[in-house]
Amino acid sequence: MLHRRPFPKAFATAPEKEKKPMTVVTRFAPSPTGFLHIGGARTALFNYLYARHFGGRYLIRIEDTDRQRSTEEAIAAIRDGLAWLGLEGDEPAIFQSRNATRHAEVARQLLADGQAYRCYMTTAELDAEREAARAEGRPVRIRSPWRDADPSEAPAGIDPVVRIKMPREGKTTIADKVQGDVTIDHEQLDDFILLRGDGSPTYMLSVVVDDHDMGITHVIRGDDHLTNAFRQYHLYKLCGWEPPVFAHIPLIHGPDGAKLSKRHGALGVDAYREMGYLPEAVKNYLLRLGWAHGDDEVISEAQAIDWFDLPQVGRSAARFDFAKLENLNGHYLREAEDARLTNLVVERLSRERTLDDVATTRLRDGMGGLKARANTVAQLAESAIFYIDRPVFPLENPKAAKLLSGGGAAVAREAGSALRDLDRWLEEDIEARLRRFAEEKEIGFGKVAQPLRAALTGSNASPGLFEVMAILGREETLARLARTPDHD
RNA sequence: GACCCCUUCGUCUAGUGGCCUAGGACAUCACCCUUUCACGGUGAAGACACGGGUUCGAGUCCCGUAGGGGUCGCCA
Repeated sequence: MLHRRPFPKAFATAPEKEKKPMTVVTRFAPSPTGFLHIGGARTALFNYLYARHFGGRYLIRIEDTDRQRSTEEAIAAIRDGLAWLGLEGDEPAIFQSRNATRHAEVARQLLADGQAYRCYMTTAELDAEREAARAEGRPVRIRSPWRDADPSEAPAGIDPVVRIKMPREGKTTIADKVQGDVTIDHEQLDDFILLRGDGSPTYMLSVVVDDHDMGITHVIRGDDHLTNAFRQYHLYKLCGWEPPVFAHIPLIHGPDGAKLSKRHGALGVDAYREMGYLPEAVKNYLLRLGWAHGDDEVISEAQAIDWFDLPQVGRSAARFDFAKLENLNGHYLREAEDARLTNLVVERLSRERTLDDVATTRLRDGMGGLKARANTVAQLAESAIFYIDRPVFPLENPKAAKLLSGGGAAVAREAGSALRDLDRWLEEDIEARLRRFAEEKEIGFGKVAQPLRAALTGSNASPGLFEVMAILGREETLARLARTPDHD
């Protein structure tokens, strides 16, 4: 049996004995009608963090009661997304559709108890009712005549839906952990449908029954569900159950301030992965969207678990900002292990070419210099290509091409010759020889370095020259320099 | 339209009546570092939506206005 307590934090430090401490149980409940989008990922994150913070459990429930729109591909996409982010549930995911029988049972019990009724209204009647309400400026709520009608008057030939009897007088206040106290007049509540004409349970019924059966103590979800909370609250009450603590977090908006929806550029987490973002960066970014811990920006998962709580969650929607995500990603990229990054880069570059051992070794050796200059794995892979493929002349990069014009290519070739008799192919020796070369030619070192960079990497920007040469090796370096053609 | 929610620099936010001449981060600009590009460092510019109250004192509390968002399905 689970007991609710008003201040979860109180038992986090409370002695474990006497009274069973309430164990926090949260859930992330996506509907498999599409990919796991970024807003869903944040909801999952918050549920995960909250459960971890209080040493509770975090569960996943797939809301697949809409058999029409739910697909296997979507389920797989959501699983993949959660796995990538490290936000899988503590127990195997529960499929809501499998509990349909149980949901219907609850509805029938409500019917038996007189808390629900069969409604025979036709769609035409429903439409007329709604239209009239809207025209009169009163709340658009269905007032079914069947609520108080004698069941014996039921027309034949119509499969009735089962509606709940919501209170009509008074008001209800929900103490939302994020939104604060929210009060709504019962006039605004309608007798929503529990069971469809075909006897199948609706979402509103299923969530409540499942949340209850799963022992969910805290429902943390997008604030688009705020008004649903009131309907669900009363359903709990009518069932004789204790409602959970609700926390409705603001939605994420796109850069233009509009709701981030599937048709307005909302991307699945797989898209972020493909763009080259690291899961830890995405999580850190999402965490800071609507939540803060003083001036902290870079927050490890351990710190997040330690610090996260609902009262600090802001109440206004935040816009998604790729620039900040990218900056944060750059930070995590620089912190990431070279071996991990090498695997990520190899995976990407392998799509277009075959990499041999020499190539992967160069990538791993050069990763330190490479990752200091990239913000995404995509940029990292792009910038690493020169370690594998020789530049194609004439260079397409105009800035690099310019470095090889006006005698630049000749300088590169000469420098290559000067390097030929080096005893040891080490960074320091290469540097010493090259600096001497510049002195002998009586030109600034930059005049030597830049053409060399262009000849070797095909670009005007790259990791340190000596590092590049050392990793490329004597043979490859000299070969690249010797074949550098003049540009103009 | 009805109801509910929201409103601090361009963006994410700190701020819970005096510590705020409003702080940090990203982005922008300048300079420094430097073989390039990044990183890093220094600095600049940049916000309490508006109007009334309450108070000795308001970004912080109350009311209104404006703007934004959400919900109003036999979808979830």
